[in-house]
Amino acid sequence: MVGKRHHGSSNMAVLLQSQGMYKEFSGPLFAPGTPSSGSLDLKDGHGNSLERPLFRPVELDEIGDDDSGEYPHQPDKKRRLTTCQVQFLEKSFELENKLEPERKLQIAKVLGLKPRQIAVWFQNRRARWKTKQIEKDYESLKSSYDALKMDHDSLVKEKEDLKAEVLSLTKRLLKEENGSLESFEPKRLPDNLQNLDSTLAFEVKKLHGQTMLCKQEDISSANSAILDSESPHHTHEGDCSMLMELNSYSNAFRLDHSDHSQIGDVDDVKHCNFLSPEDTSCGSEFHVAEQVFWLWP
DNA sequence: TTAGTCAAACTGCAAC
DNA sequence: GTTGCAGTTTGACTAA
Repeated sequence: MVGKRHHGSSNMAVLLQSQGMYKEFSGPLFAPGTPSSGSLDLKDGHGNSLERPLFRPVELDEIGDDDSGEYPHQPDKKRRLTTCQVQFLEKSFELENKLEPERKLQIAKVLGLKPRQIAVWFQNRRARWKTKQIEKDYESLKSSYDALKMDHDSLVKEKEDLKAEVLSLTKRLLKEENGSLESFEPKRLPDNLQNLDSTLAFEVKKLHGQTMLCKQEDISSANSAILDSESPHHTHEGDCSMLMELNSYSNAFRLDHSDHSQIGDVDDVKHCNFLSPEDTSCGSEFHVAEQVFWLWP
């Protein structure tokens, strides 16, 4: 595989064999430190001699910087490697994508190319491989991104739905605010909240008695803050802040077990005890907050 | 014919 | 000096 380093020299005979191009050659073709003598007799699987343009053996002293190899009369012409040459180079690249000097000379000799050409081919091949890798990585990252985006979009939609529900319930709360506390009765209590105990109802009543002191415009302004779950309203702003704590179910959930000092006096904190995560009567923090809205007259 | 693509080859730079 | 790499040029090839 590309990227793994081997000593290509020792693998070269194997490579030749695997391509059916190494039948009758014997001897340590590419043993390290033992340059081949040049007496190659490469034959294909049918016993045909692999002379150029595929594998014309080139003597080492024949390999020079001049460009007069196969096309002596076209020194400036750029010529493509033959299919077999490319195949050989590809196999060699798979075994080892870097090129030691000795291996370069030996490949050049086998393929009848100049060492410089082999070096250039490997260089370009590494560049192509890198480009392919980048494309692969991109595709992989893109699919991860798409999956995450789908997740995110679904969560955003869920958040919007919950916001809308909170807004709707808040509006109903404001609408019904004119009713007296004495006539307080749980209205349209969902089936799953029927078992809400009387203590919770009492606490809500009591808290409601405090929040009734708030003017309607204060509550309205608070509603915008409610919709922004990121907005912390833990400062001492009177009882309205407590209402906001209740309305913002995520914040309400934190009240019981995090920083009580942000809320106010101990009694206020106590009022929120029923919002603690230990209260499993409704299953989730949102449902606990929901109870408050349903119970509110 | 031409524009686009691919691959061979070159150039300049940095690291060793 | 050699090698690898990024960027570029150049030539072969192909489809419209």
